[in-house]
Amino acid sequence: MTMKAKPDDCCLPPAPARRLKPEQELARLAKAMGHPARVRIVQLLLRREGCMCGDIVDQLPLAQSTVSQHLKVLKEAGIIVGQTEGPKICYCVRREALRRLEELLSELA
Amino acid sequence: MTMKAKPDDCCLPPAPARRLKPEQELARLAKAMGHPARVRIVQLLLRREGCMCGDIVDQLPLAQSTVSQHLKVLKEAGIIVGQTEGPKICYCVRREALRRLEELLSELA
DNA sequence: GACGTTTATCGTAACATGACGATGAAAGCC
DNA sequence: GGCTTTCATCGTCATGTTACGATAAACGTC
Repeated sequence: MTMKAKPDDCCLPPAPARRLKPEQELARLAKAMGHPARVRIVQLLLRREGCMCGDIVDQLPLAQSTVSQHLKVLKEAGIIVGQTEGPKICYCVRREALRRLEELLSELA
Repeated sequence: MTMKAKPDDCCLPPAPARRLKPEQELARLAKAMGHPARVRIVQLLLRREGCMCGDIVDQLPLAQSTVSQHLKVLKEAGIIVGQTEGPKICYCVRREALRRLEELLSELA
């Protein structure tokens, strides 16, 4: 039913995605940023205008379930991580992931 | 095959400049780069390993019609432009579009 | 005009995405 | 225990994406 162990650390592991060829890594990151709502979410999190799902829902014209799905996409791409804080979850951006995307783009040529 | 490889002035026309909000512009560019095949295409074009659709088809495990569709996506996002050269079309990357994407990413924070 | 070359488009099928409301699960508080 | 808050997940529907083969369009050459 419930999760067995829960290491109470937040910003450890990037994502399940590892050891990808550069073009796959780039595509994966770019795809996650390839929706306006997700770009807005990343913006909001970076600007620290709240970090919970509910905060984001308040600032986007989307249902809570939809926002949650977008958060999942960003999480699976390693762009954000979520730290459980009681009943709520504080999301934050892994700036290194964004920098990695920039790096991959600049290395393209 | 022919490999004329003379794309010295194939990057003339600017893209369909659109007035998008930054998050939309970012999402649009990122989405276009959000597929491994399209990343490979951009790589190939940047490295000047041929510039025609046929050249790309030879280097990807995809049908010609599929490659053509990917080229269309990249073109509509303003990432590449195609210059007609007789019966063939020489595609090349608008490096400014990639730089723009980098810029938008770095401005996110 | 007929031919070969190159690319785009059409039609189609399988699958993925984005959106919603409703429900479920986890944590803290009374 | 019961309640509230917060978020994830489920079911569903509409739409978009990706892939293919087949066909059409544009161009230069003969």
